[in-house]
Amino acid sequence: MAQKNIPDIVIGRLPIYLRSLQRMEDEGRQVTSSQELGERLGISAAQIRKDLSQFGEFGKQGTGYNIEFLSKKIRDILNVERVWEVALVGAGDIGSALARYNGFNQRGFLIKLIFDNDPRKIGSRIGEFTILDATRMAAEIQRAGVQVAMVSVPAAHAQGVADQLVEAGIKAILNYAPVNLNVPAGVRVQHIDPVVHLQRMTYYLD
Amino acid sequence: MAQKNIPDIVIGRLPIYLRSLQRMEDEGRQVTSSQELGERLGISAAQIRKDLSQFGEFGKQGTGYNIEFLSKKIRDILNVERVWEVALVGAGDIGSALARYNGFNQRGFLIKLIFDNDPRKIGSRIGEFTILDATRMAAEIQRAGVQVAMVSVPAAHAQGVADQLVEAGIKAILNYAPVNLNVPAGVRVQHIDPVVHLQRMTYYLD
DNA sequence: TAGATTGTTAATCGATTAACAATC
DNA sequence: TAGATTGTTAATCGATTAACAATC
Repeated sequence: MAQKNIPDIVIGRLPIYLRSLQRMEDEGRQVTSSQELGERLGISAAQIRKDLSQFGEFGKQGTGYNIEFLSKKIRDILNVERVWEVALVGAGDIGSALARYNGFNQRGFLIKLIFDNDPRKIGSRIGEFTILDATRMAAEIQRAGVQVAMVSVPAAHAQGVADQLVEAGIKAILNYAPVNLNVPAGVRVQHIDPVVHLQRMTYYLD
Repeated sequence: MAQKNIPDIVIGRLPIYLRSLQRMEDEGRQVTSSQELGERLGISAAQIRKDLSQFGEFGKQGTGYNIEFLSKKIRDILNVERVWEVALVGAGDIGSALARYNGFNQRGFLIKLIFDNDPRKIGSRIGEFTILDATRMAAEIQRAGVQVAMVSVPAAHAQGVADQLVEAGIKAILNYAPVNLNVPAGVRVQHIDPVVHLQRMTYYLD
């Protein structure tokens, strides 16, 4: 559903809107407004309406947005009205926590393959999955047709792993290694480095 | 060192620059340029120079930037030339992984207190730390004078925990719960939700 | 109807980039 | 010196906000 040229910064806000809408649904709410959503999220009402208007007209003057309807629309836009299978590379502390995290299944991401290069880990299990030998990574990913990967290997190995993933056809990488990954155009990367987030806040502290 | 009014978006890039510089140091490099740094990070050289110029003149025409010197300057700016003690709330899978993650100590963040509200966990240990009773959270945080916290509790409890943390004097919260936190002005919040990052990428996939 | 809220336009605001003199 | 790269200015580009007609 990637129509016109929507700014990436708008795409980046949609999952935030979605998460908040789903929470409202859980609370049993039926209707919300750009103002209420904005207050919850610390975003201006005008911005929310502008963002949504890029994709269509989802609200009703005078009443606002039907939560279930808008939620569904945003899931359509984001392409998450389906299950995405995910490959996880690196079964250390972070990788293991990711493998056990229920939030992925609940929200449409299914970890399908887990790799590590440590002989002591290969063959052992995390939950229902057997840790596979990283040397078989490209082959297994291609065979399964997985497009999304998470990387939780040491920084020194991350770029090499990313190169292999790209080679194997991965199109989206969520990188937990504290290093910038360079990938070709057409492959998306998102970085999660808690220290970067912390350092961004300490600037304001004394 | 929070001088003029530096845009927060600039502050947000500094930890990225710093991480890359520290990697170059590890590689034994002495000097870099805005161009090289930009290529590594996918940021324009002009932007990097502009960002840095907000804080002073750190380079030399014709040669570029001394890596060790610039690295030190950025750490000064970000206020990370010191160790920040951190309180961790929630000792589930994510919290436990965070508690064991070495990257924090290595980069100046020391987890000092760990809390949970599960009687089966209270008193048990993660590494060198004993999990404390969450009912003592405010008191212990105040006593220790900790200003930074990480929250890895279920979504339903996160806002309540945040309120208590603010009450206890916490000024910066790194939130792993998949919910937006509302805090008063003067308290900083950063959110890490892997699903949000994944959903931001699936928009571009088919 | 009166009140509320949308979708959209135009104005404002802020961030990025291009270009270049200064100079190492 | 010639070549390279900074710091900075001005121009461009893009994002946010304010305002309001439309209408539920």
